[in-house]
Amino acid sequence: MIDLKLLREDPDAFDRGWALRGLPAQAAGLLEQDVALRALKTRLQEAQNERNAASKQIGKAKASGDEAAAQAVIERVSALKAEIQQGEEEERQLAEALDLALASLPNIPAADVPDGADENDNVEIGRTGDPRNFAFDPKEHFDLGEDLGQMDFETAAAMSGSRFVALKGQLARLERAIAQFMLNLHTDEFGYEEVAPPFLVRDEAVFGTAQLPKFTEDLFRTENGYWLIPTAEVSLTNMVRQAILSEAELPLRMTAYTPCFRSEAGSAGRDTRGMIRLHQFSKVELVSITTPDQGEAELDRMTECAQTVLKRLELPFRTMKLCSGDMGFSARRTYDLEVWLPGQNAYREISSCSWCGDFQARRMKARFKPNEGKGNQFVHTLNGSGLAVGRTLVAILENYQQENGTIAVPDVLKPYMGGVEEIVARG
RNA sequence: GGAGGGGUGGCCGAGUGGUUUAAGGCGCACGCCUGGAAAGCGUGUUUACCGAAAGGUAUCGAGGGUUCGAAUCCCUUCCCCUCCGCCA
Repeated sequence: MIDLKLLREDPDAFDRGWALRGLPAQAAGLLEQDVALRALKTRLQEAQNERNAASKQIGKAKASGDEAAAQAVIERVSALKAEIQQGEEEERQLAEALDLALASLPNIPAADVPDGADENDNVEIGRTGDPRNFAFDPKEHFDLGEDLGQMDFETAAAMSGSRFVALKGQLARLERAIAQFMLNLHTDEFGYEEVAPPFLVRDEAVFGTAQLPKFTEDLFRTENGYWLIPTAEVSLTNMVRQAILSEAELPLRMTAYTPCFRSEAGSAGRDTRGMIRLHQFSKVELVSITTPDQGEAELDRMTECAQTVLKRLELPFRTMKLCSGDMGFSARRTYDLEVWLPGQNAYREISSCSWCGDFQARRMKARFKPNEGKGNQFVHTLNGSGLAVGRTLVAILENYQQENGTIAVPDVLKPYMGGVEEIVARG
Protein backbone atom coordinates (compact mmCIF):
# COMPACT_ATOMS: atom_id res chain seq x y z
CA MET A 1 0.00 0.00 0.00
CA ILE A 2 1.37 3.35 -0.94
CA ASP A 3 1.38 6.29 1.44
CA LEU A 4 -1.37 8.75 0.63
CA LYS A 5 0.52 11.54 2.37
CA LEU A 6 3.53 11.04 0.15
CA LEU A 7 1.25 10.89 -2.86
CA ARG A 8 -0.13 14.31 -1.97
CA GLU A 9 3.37 15.73 -1.67
CA ASP A 10 4.76 14.43 -4.93
CA PRO A 11 2.15 12.89 -7.23
CA ASP A 12 4.44 13.02 -10.26
CA ALA A 13 6.98 10.73 -8.61
CA PHE A 14 4.30 8.10 -8.17
CA ASP A 15 3.06 8.43 -11.72
CA ARG A 16 6.61 8.01 -12.96
CA GLY A 17 6.94 4.88 -10.83
CA TRP A 18 3.72 3.39 -12.13
CA ALA A 19 4.67 4.28 -15.68
CA LEU A 20 7.79 2.13 -15.21
CA ARG A 21 5.45 -0.77 -14.52
CA GLY A 22 3.41 0.00 -17.59
CA LEU A 23 0.49 1.60 -15.78
CA PRO A 24 -1.29 4.80 -16.79
CA ALA A 25 -1.08 7.89 -14.57
CA GLN A 26 -3.12 7.42 -11.40
CA ALA A 27 -2.18 10.25 -9.09
CA ALA A 28 -4.59 12.90 -10.32
CA GLY A 29 -7.56 10.57 -10.02
CA LEU A 30 -6.55 9.40 -6.56
CA LEU A 31 -5.98 12.93 -5.32
CA GLU A 32 -9.34 13.97 -6.69
CA GLN A 33 -10.97 11.22 -4.64
CA ASP A 34 -8.89 12.20 -1.65
CA VAL A 35 -9.90 15.84 -1.87
CA ALA A 36 -13.56 14.92 -2.31
CA LEU A 37 -13.42 12.62 0.69
CA ARG A 38 -11.80 15.20 2.93
CA ALA A 39 -14.18 17.93 1.85
CA LEU A 40 -17.06 15.64 2.65
CA LYS A 41 -15.56 14.83 6.04
CA THR A 42 -15.29 18.50 6.83
CA ARG A 43 -18.90 19.15 5.94
CA LEU A 44 -19.95 16.17 7.98
CA GLN A 45 -17.94 17.37 10.95
CA GLU A 46 -19.59 20.74 10.90
CA ALA A 47 -23.01 19.17 10.94
CA GLN A 48 -22.00 16.81 13.73
CA ASN A 49 -20.58 19.66 15.74
CA GLU A 50 -23.88 21.49 15.49
CA ARG A 51 -25.82 18.39 16.45
CA ASN A 52 -23.63 17.73 19.47
CA ALA A 53 -23.95 21.28 20.73
CA ALA A 54 -27.72 21.14 20.36
CA SER A 55 -27.93 17.77 22.08
CA LYS A 56 -26.13 19.18 25.05
CA GLN A 57 -28.64 22.00 25.24
CA ILE A 58 -31.38 19.41 25.30
CA GLY A 59 -29.73 17.69 28.22
CA LYS A 60 -29.44 20.96 30.10
CA ALA A 61 -32.97 22.04 29.31
CA LYS A 62 -34.36 18.72 30.48
CA ALA A 63 -32.29 18.86 33.64
CA SER A 64 -33.72 22.27 34.44
CA GLY A 65 -37.24 21.08 33.64
CA ASP A 66 -37.76 23.36 30.65
CA GLU A 67 -39.58 20.89 28.40
CA ALA A 68 -40.69 23.50 25.90
CA ALA A 69 -37.16 24.71 25.26
CA ALA A 70 -35.97 21.13 24.93
CA GLN A 71 -38.67 20.34 22.41
CA ALA A 72 -37.73 23.31 20.26
CA VAL A 73 -34.11 22.21 20.03
CA ILE A 74 -35.12 18.61 19.36
CA GLU A 75 -36.94 19.69 16.26
CA ARG A 76 -33.96 21.62 14.99
CA VAL A 77 -31.65 18.67 15.58
CA SER A 78 -33.86 16.18 13.78
CA ALA A 79 -33.34 18.15 10.61
CA LEU A 80 -29.60 17.64 10.89
CA LYS A 81 -30.05 13.92 11.30
CA ALA A 82 -30.93 13.11 7.71
CA GLU A 83 -28.11 15.22 6.45
CA ILE A 84 -25.58 13.48 8.67
CA GLN A 85 -26.80 10.03 7.78
CA GLN A 86 -26.58 10.69 4.09
CA GLY A 87 -23.13 12.18 4.52
CA GLU A 88 -21.92 9.13 6.43
CA GLU A 89 -23.10 6.78 3.75
CA GLU A 90 -21.43 8.87 1.09
CA GLU A 91 -18.23 8.99 3.13
CA ARG A 92 -18.19 5.23 3.53
CA GLN A 93 -18.52 4.69 -0.21
CA LEU A 94 -15.84 7.22 -1.09
CA ALA A 95 -13.42 5.81 1.48
CA GLU A 96 -14.05 2.28 0.27
CA ALA A 97 -13.43 3.21 -3.33
CA LEU A 98 -10.24 5.06 -2.47
CA ASP A 99 -8.97 2.21 -0.30
CA LEU A 100 -9.59 -0.33 -3.02
CA ALA A 101 -7.84 1.85 -5.57
CA LEU A 102 -4.83 2.29 -3.30
CA ALA A 103 -4.70 -1.40 -2.43
CA SER A 104 -4.72 -2.32 -6.10
CA LEU A 105 -1.65 -0.29 -7.04
CA PRO A 106 1.84 -1.79 -6.97
CA ASN A 107 4.87 -0.49 -5.15
CA ILE A 108 7.13 2.12 -6.72
CA PRO A 109 10.42 0.73 -8.09
CA ALA A 110 13.62 1.97 -6.46
CA ALA A 111 15.59 4.57 -8.43
CA ASP A 112 18.22 2.14 -9.69
CA VAL A 113 15.77 -0.45 -11.02
CA PRO A 114 16.24 -0.78 -14.77
CA ASP A 115 13.34 0.33 -16.91
CA GLY A 116 11.88 -2.53 -18.88
CA ALA A 117 8.78 -4.37 -19.97
CA ASP A 118 9.42 -8.01 -19.17
CA GLU A 119 12.04 -10.59 -18.28
CA ASN A 120 13.99 -9.85 -21.44
CA ASP A 121 14.93 -6.48 -19.97
CA ASN A 122 16.35 -7.87 -16.74
CA VAL A 123 20.00 -7.04 -16.21
CA GLU A 124 22.58 -9.69 -15.49
CA ILE A 125 24.89 -8.51 -12.73
CA GLY A 126 27.09 -11.52 -12.23
CA ARG A 127 27.83 -15.19 -12.93
CA THR A 128 29.13 -17.67 -10.44
CA GLY A 129 30.52 -21.10 -11.28
CA ASP A 130 31.18 -22.51 -14.73
CA PRO A 131 28.75 -24.84 -16.45
CA ARG A 132 30.27 -28.28 -16.64
CA ASN A 133 31.46 -29.68 -19.95
CA PHE A 134 29.58 -32.84 -20.71
CA ALA A 135 31.16 -35.63 -22.71
CA PHE A 136 27.65 -36.78 -23.55
CA ASP A 137 24.28 -35.17 -24.20
CA PRO A 138 22.93 -34.09 -20.83
CA LYS A 139 19.34 -35.15 -20.24
CA GLU A 140 16.51 -33.17 -18.77
CA HIS A 141 15.58 -33.88 -15.18
CA PHE A 142 12.29 -35.62 -15.91
CA ASP A 143 13.96 -38.17 -18.16
CA LEU A 144 16.59 -38.78 -15.53
CA GLY A 145 14.07 -39.05 -12.75
CA GLU A 146 11.73 -41.34 -14.63
CA ASP A 147 14.59 -43.56 -15.77
CA LEU A 148 15.63 -43.86 -12.14
CA GLY A 149 12.10 -45.00 -11.40
CA GLN A 150 11.76 -42.42 -8.63
CA MET A 151 9.95 -39.53 -10.26
CA ASP A 152 6.39 -40.47 -11.06
CA PHE A 153 4.25 -38.00 -12.96
CA GLU A 154 1.71 -40.55 -14.16
CA THR A 155 0.71 -41.79 -10.75
CA ALA A 156 0.53 -38.25 -9.42
CA ALA A 157 -1.63 -37.22 -12.37
CA ALA A 158 -3.96 -40.14 -11.76
CA MET A 159 -4.85 -38.86 -8.30
CA SER A 160 -4.31 -35.12 -8.74
CA GLY A 161 -4.08 -34.22 -12.41
CA SER A 162 -1.33 -32.46 -14.28
CA ARG A 163 1.38 -30.38 -12.61
CA PHE A 164 1.87 -32.79 -9.74
CA VAL A 165 4.63 -35.26 -9.07
CA ALA A 166 5.38 -38.07 -6.67
CA LEU A 167 9.00 -38.57 -5.71
CA LYS A 168 10.06 -41.94 -4.40
CA GLY A 169 12.99 -43.60 -2.78
CA GLN A 170 16.25 -41.73 -2.90
CA LEU A 171 14.82 -38.81 -4.84
CA ALA A 172 12.25 -38.28 -2.11
CA ARG A 173 15.08 -38.45 0.37
CA LEU A 174 17.14 -36.07 -1.75
CA GLU A 175 14.38 -33.50 -1.58
CA ARG A 176 14.34 -33.81 2.20
CA ALA A 177 18.14 -33.60 2.31
CA ILE A 178 18.12 -30.40 0.25
CA ALA A 179 15.62 -28.77 2.58
CA GLN A 180 17.52 -29.86 5.68
CA PHE A 181 20.77 -28.53 4.31
CA MET A 182 19.22 -25.17 3.47
CA LEU A 183 17.49 -24.78 6.81
CA ASN A 184 20.63 -25.65 8.73
CA LEU A 185 22.67 -23.18 6.71
CA HIS A 186 20.27 -20.30 7.22
CA THR A 187 19.71 -20.95 10.91
CA ASP A 188 23.21 -21.98 11.99
CA GLU A 189 25.29 -19.66 9.85
CA PHE A 190 23.07 -16.73 8.91
CA GLY A 191 21.03 -16.21 12.05
CA TYR A 192 17.56 -16.90 10.70
CA GLU A 193 15.07 -18.31 13.14
CA GLU A 194 13.32 -21.43 11.97
CA VAL A 195 9.54 -21.20 11.94
CA ALA A 196 7.00 -23.90 11.19
CA PRO A 197 4.07 -21.72 10.17
CA PRO A 198 0.48 -22.31 9.05
CA PHE A 199 -0.06 -23.28 5.43
CA LEU A 200 -3.67 -22.11 5.43
CA VAL A 201 -4.30 -18.45 6.09
CA ARG A 202 -7.11 -15.94 6.16
CA ASP A 203 -7.93 -13.05 3.87
CA GLU A 204 -6.13 -10.49 6.04
CA ALA A 205 -2.85 -12.34 5.83
CA VAL A 206 -3.00 -12.57 2.05
CA PHE A 207 -4.01 -8.94 1.86
CA GLY A 208 -1.03 -8.04 4.05
CA THR A 209 1.50 -9.44 1.63
CA ALA A 210 -0.61 -8.09 -1.28
CA GLN A 211 -1.66 -11.23 -3.13
CA LEU A 212 -5.10 -9.85 -2.34
CA PRO A 213 -7.08 -8.11 -3.69
CA LYS A 214 -5.58 -8.40 -7.18
CA PHE A 215 -4.22 -11.92 -7.55
CA THR A 216 -6.92 -14.24 -6.29
CA GLU A 217 -6.85 -16.27 -9.50
CA ASP A 218 -3.31 -17.44 -8.71
CA LEU A 219 -4.31 -18.92 -5.37
CA PHE A 220 -6.10 -22.00 -4.13
CA ARG A 221 -8.90 -21.51 -1.65
CA THR A 222 -10.66 -23.95 0.62
CA GLU A 223 -14.43 -24.11 0.66
CA ASN A 224 -14.59 -22.49 4.06
CA GLY A 225 -12.49 -19.56 2.98
CA TYR A 226 -8.90 -20.34 3.82
CA TRP A 227 -6.17 -19.61 1.30
CA LEU A 228 -3.39 -22.11 0.69
CA ILE A 229 -0.14 -20.21 0.90
CA PRO A 230 1.51 -19.66 -2.49
CA THR A 231 4.78 -19.06 -0.62
CA ALA A 232 5.86 -18.98 3.01
CA GLU A 233 6.44 -15.28 2.49
CA VAL A 234 2.78 -14.94 3.41
CA SER A 235 3.04 -16.85 6.69
CA LEU A 236 6.41 -15.49 7.75
CA THR A 237 5.76 -11.85 6.94
CA ASN A 238 2.43 -12.01 8.75
CA MET A 239 4.23 -13.13 11.89
CA VAL A 240 4.59 -9.41 12.61
CA ARG A 241 1.13 -8.40 11.47
CA GLN A 242 -0.29 -5.68 13.77
CA ALA A 243 2.83 -5.86 15.91
CA ILE A 244 4.66 -2.98 17.52
CA LEU A 245 8.24 -4.20 17.76
CA SER A 246 11.04 -2.51 19.63
CA GLU A 247 13.94 -1.28 17.55
CA ALA A 248 16.28 -3.40 19.65
CA GLU A 249 14.77 -6.65 18.36
CA LEU A 250 15.26 -5.71 14.71
CA PRO A 251 16.23 -7.05 12.31
CA LEU A 252 14.06 -10.12 12.66
CA ARG A 253 15.13 -12.95 10.39
CA MET A 254 12.89 -15.98 9.85
CA THR A 255 13.10 -19.04 7.67
CA ALA A 256 10.61 -21.80 6.97
CA TYR A 257 10.39 -24.94 4.90
CA THR A 258 6.87 -25.20 3.55
CA PRO A 259 4.86 -26.44 0.64
CA CYS A 260 3.65 -23.74 -1.75
CA PHE A 261 0.42 -23.97 -3.69
CA ARG A 262 -0.18 -22.09 -6.93
CA SER A 263 -2.99 -22.41 -9.42
CA GLU A 264 -0.70 -21.37 -12.28
CA ALA A 265 -3.64 -19.75 -13.98
CA GLY A 266 -2.45 -18.15 -17.17
CA SER A 267 0.62 -20.32 -17.57
CA ALA A 268 -1.08 -23.05 -19.54
CA GLY A 269 1.38 -24.62 -21.95
CA ARG A 270 4.47 -23.34 -20.16
CA ASP A 271 6.84 -25.89 -18.61
CA THR A 272 4.24 -28.57 -18.91
CA ARG A 273 6.77 -31.38 -18.54
CA GLY A 274 8.71 -32.01 -15.44
CA MET A 275 9.02 -30.39 -12.07
CA ILE A 276 9.71 -26.80 -13.07
CA ARG A 277 6.15 -25.57 -12.68
CA LEU A 278 3.84 -27.48 -10.36
CA HIS A 279 0.69 -26.71 -8.42
CA GLN A 280 2.53 -27.84 -5.29
CA PHE A 281 6.20 -27.48 -4.56
CA SER A 282 8.31 -26.94 -1.52
CA LYS A 283 10.54 -24.05 -0.75
CA VAL A 284 12.77 -22.76 2.00
CA GLU A 285 11.83 -19.14 2.44
CA LEU A 286 13.71 -16.25 4.01
CA VAL A 287 11.96 -13.22 5.48
CA SER A 288 13.56 -10.22 7.17
CA ILE A 289 11.89 -7.45 9.12
CA THR A 290 14.06 -4.35 9.46
CA THR A 291 14.09 -0.67 10.25
CA PRO A 292 13.77 1.58 7.18
CA ASP A 293 17.46 2.45 7.12
CA GLN A 294 18.50 -1.21 7.13
CA GLY A 295 16.17 -2.40 4.39
CA GLU A 296 18.37 -2.01 1.36
CA ALA A 297 21.48 -3.49 2.95
CA GLU A 298 19.39 -6.42 4.14
CA LEU A 299 18.45 -7.21 0.54
CA ASP A 300 22.12 -7.62 -0.35
CA ARG A 301 22.66 -9.79 2.71
CA MET A 302 19.63 -11.95 1.95
CA THR A 303 20.65 -12.37 -1.67
CA GLU A 304 24.07 -13.53 -0.52
CA CYS A 305 22.44 -16.06 1.80
CA ALA A 306 20.55 -17.50 -1.16
CA GLN A 307 23.66 -17.43 -3.35
CA THR A 308 25.59 -19.32 -0.70
CA VAL A 309 23.21 -22.25 -1.05
CA LEU A 310 24.02 -22.55 -4.73
CA LYS A 311 27.73 -22.07 -4.13
CA ARG A 312 27.84 -24.81 -1.52
CA LEU A 313 25.95 -27.10 -3.87
CA GLU A 314 28.41 -26.11 -6.59
CA LEU A 315 25.66 -25.23 -8.99
CA PRO A 316 26.47 -22.55 -11.60
CA PHE A 317 24.14 -19.57 -11.55
CA ARG A 318 23.76 -16.00 -12.59
CA THR A 319 22.31 -13.09 -10.66
CA MET A 320 19.76 -10.86 -12.33
CA LYS A 321 18.46 -7.49 -11.32
CA LEU A 322 14.84 -7.44 -12.35
CA CYS A 323 13.56 -4.63 -14.51
CA SER A 324 10.54 -2.59 -13.49
CA GLY A 325 8.13 -4.56 -15.65
CA ASP A 326 9.13 -7.96 -14.28
CA MET A 327 9.10 -7.17 -10.56
CA GLY A 328 6.41 -8.42 -8.26
CA PHE A 329 3.63 -6.17 -7.02
CA SER A 330 5.15 -5.42 -3.60
CA ALA A 331 8.78 -5.05 -4.54
CA ARG A 332 10.93 -1.98 -4.72
CA ARG A 333 13.94 -3.95 -5.93
CA THR A 334 14.35 -7.64 -6.76
CA TYR A 335 17.30 -9.90 -7.49
CA ASP A 336 16.65 -13.25 -9.13
CA LEU A 337 19.09 -16.12 -9.03
CA GLU A 338 18.99 -18.31 -12.10
CA VAL A 339 20.57 -21.74 -11.95
CA TRP A 340 22.15 -23.39 -14.94
CA LEU A 341 20.20 -26.37 -16.26
CA PRO A 342 22.35 -28.28 -18.76
CA GLY A 343 19.43 -30.45 -19.88
CA GLN A 344 17.51 -27.34 -20.90
CA ASN A 345 20.68 -25.50 -21.87
CA ALA A 346 19.33 -22.46 -20.05
CA TYR A 347 19.43 -20.50 -16.84
CA ARG A 348 16.18 -20.84 -14.87
CA GLU A 349 14.91 -18.92 -11.88
CA ILE A 350 15.54 -20.67 -8.57
CA SER A 351 15.37 -17.74 -6.15
CA SER A 352 13.85 -14.29 -6.01
CA CYS A 353 14.82 -11.84 -3.30
CA SER A 354 12.83 -8.65 -2.84
CA TRP A 355 12.96 -5.54 -0.76
CA CYS A 356 9.40 -4.25 -0.24
CA GLY A 357 10.09 -1.11 1.78
CA ASP A 358 7.08 -0.35 3.98
CA PHE A 359 4.59 -1.42 1.31
CA GLN A 360 3.53 -4.62 3.05
CA ALA A 361 4.08 -3.24 6.55
CA ARG A 362 1.55 -0.52 5.88
CA ARG A 363 -1.01 -3.12 4.85
CA MET A 364 -0.26 -5.29 7.87
CA LYS A 365 0.17 -2.42 10.32
CA ALA A 366 3.55 -3.82 11.29
CA ARG A 367 5.43 -1.13 13.17
CA PHE A 368 8.34 -0.57 15.49
CA LYS A 369 9.09 1.91 18.22
CA PRO A 370 12.30 3.78 17.42
CA ASN A 371 15.00 4.20 20.06
CA GLU A 372 15.19 7.90 19.34
CA GLY A 373 12.28 10.16 18.64
CA LYS A 374 8.64 9.49 19.11
CA GLY A 375 5.91 7.76 17.24
CA ASN A 376 5.81 4.29 15.77
CA GLN A 377 7.11 3.74 12.27
CA PHE A 378 6.39 1.07 9.71
CA VAL A 379 9.04 -1.63 9.37
CA HIS A 380 10.55 -2.73 6.10
CA THR A 381 9.89 -6.26 4.90
CA LEU A 382 12.01 -8.46 2.66
CA ASN A 383 11.50 -11.93 1.34
CA GLY A 384 13.54 -14.34 -0.69
CA SER A 385 13.72 -17.96 -1.66
CA GLY A 386 16.57 -19.74 -0.09
CA LEU A 387 15.86 -21.75 -2.31
CA ALA A 388 13.02 -23.38 -4.20
CA VAL A 389 13.57 -26.97 -3.18
CA GLY A 390 11.93 -28.64 -6.18
CA ARG A 391 13.93 -26.65 -8.67
CA THR A 392 17.09 -27.28 -6.68
CA LEU A 393 16.44 -30.98 -7.04
CA VAL A 394 15.98 -30.45 -10.77
CA ALA A 395 19.27 -28.57 -10.94
CA ILE A 396 21.12 -31.26 -9.03
CA LEU A 397 19.80 -34.00 -11.29
CA GLU A 398 20.80 -32.16 -14.43
CA ASN A 399 24.17 -30.88 -13.24
CA TYR A 400 25.27 -34.00 -11.39
CA GLN A 401 24.06 -36.57 -13.92
CA GLN A 402 26.47 -39.16 -15.19
CA GLU A 403 26.55 -40.83 -18.53
CA ASN A 404 24.92 -44.02 -17.21
CA GLY A 405 21.99 -42.06 -15.85
CA THR A 406 22.98 -42.10 -12.18
CA ILE A 407 23.24 -38.97 -10.10
CA ALA A 408 26.25 -38.08 -7.96
CA VAL A 409 25.20 -36.66 -4.60
CA PRO A 410 26.71 -33.18 -3.97
CA ASP A 411 29.28 -33.27 -1.17
CA VAL A 412 27.35 -31.00 1.18
CA LEU A 413 24.27 -33.23 0.95
CA LYS A 414 26.03 -36.49 1.70
CA PRO A 415 25.61 -36.15 5.48
CA TYR A 416 21.87 -35.94 4.90
CA MET A 417 21.69 -38.93 2.56
CA GLY A 418 22.54 -41.66 5.04
CA GLY A 419 25.73 -42.69 3.31
CA VAL A 420 24.32 -42.69 -0.20
CA GLU A 421 26.85 -41.13 -2.60
CA GLU A 422 25.11 -41.88 -5.82
CA ILE A 423 21.47 -42.15 -6.74
CA VAL A 424 20.85 -45.20 -8.88
CA ALA A 425 17.87 -46.86 -10.49
CA ARG A 426 15.71 -48.88 -8.16
CA GLY A 427 16.39 -52.57 -8.37
C1' G B 1 -20.60 -30.64 16.47
C1' G B 2 -22.93 -28.85 21.63
C1' A B 3 -22.90 -25.04 25.65
C1' G B 4 -21.11 -20.63 27.53
C1' G B 5 -17.81 -16.00 28.09
C1' G B 6 -15.58 -12.04 25.61
C1' G B 7 -13.52 -8.07 21.80
C1' U B 8 -12.42 -0.56 25.03
C1' G B 9 -6.18 3.59 23.79
C1' G B 10 1.20 1.21 23.60
C1' C B 11 -0.57 -2.52 27.58
C1' C B 12 -4.06 -3.88 31.69
C1' G B 13 -8.79 -2.53 32.93
C1' A B 14 -13.61 0.40 34.62
C1' G B 15 -17.74 1.88 32.28
C1' U B 16 -25.81 -1.04 30.78
C1' G B 17 -28.69 6.16 27.22
C1' G B 18 -26.95 12.56 28.51
C1' U B 19 -25.52 17.46 31.59
C1' U B 20 -16.81 19.88 29.33
C1' U B 21 -12.77 15.89 27.37
C1' A B 22 -13.64 6.99 27.88
C1' A B 23 -12.41 6.43 35.25
C1' G B 24 -8.10 4.24 37.21
C1' G B 25 -3.49 1.74 36.78
C1' C B 26 1.06 0.22 34.12
C1' G B 27 4.53 1.61 30.56
C1' C B 28 6.73 5.67 27.98
C1' A B 29 8.27 11.12 27.36
C1' C B 30 9.27 15.78 29.56
C1' G B 31 9.65 18.82 33.97
C1' C B 32 10.24 19.70 39.40
C1' C B 33 12.96 17.80 43.47
C1' U B 34 18.41 15.68 44.29
C1' G B 35 25.53 16.17 44.73
C1' G B 36 23.71 12.09 41.44
C1' A B 37 19.92 8.50 41.31
C1' A B 38 15.56 6.03 43.24
C1' A B 39 11.12 7.37 45.43
C1' G B 40 7.75 11.34 45.32
C1' C B 41 5.14 15.32 42.75
C1' G B 42 3.45 17.67 38.14
C1' U B 43 2.42 17.63 32.82
C1' G B 44 1.81 14.91 28.48
C1' U B 45 0.91 10.20 25.85
C1' U B 46 -4.48 6.30 19.75
C1' U B 47 -5.13 7.41 14.85
C1' A B 48 -7.37 10.17 10.83
C1' C B 49 -9.44 14.66 9.03
C1' C B 50 -10.50 20.36 9.22
C1' G B 51 -7.85 24.71 11.29
C1' A B 52 -2.37 29.74 11.27
C1' A B 53 -3.68 28.69 16.23
C1' A B 54 -7.19 28.03 19.95
C1' G B 55 -9.99 24.33 19.02
C1' G B 56 -13.35 20.98 16.45
C1' U B 57 -15.14 16.03 14.30
C1' A B 58 -14.86 10.92 14.04
C1' U B 59 -12.74 6.49 16.29
C1' C B 60 -14.64 1.42 22.17
C1' G B 61 -13.79 -5.62 16.33
C1' A B 62 -16.94 -4.53 11.60
C1' G B 63 -21.72 -3.22 9.34
C1' G B 64 -26.81 -1.86 9.97
C1' G B 65 -30.89 -0.11 13.36
C1' U B 66 -33.50 2.47 17.61
C1' U B 67 -32.89 7.68 19.72
C1' C B 68 -32.77 14.65 19.86
C1' G B 69 -28.27 11.97 21.78
C1' A B 70 -25.14 5.09 21.80
C1' A B 71 -18.85 2.18 24.22
C1' U B 72 -23.73 1.39 26.64
C1' C B 73 -30.06 -0.90 23.79
C1' C B 74 -31.55 -4.15 19.19
C1' C B 75 -30.09 -6.98 14.58
C1' U B 76 -26.28 -9.08 11.38
C1' U B 77 -21.33 -10.52 10.87
C1' C B 78 -16.06 -11.46 11.92
C1' C B 79 -12.56 -12.78 15.50
C1' C B 80 -10.67 -14.65 20.36
C1' C B 81 -11.25 -17.68 24.77
C1' U B 82 -13.35 -21.65 28.22
C1' C B 83 -15.90 -26.34 29.00
C1' C B 84 -17.97 -30.89 26.68
C1' G B 85 -17.80 -34.33 22.39
C1' C B 86 -14.73 -36.16 18.34
C1' C B 87 -9.75 -36.54 16.70
C1' A B 88 -3.45 -36.73 14.89
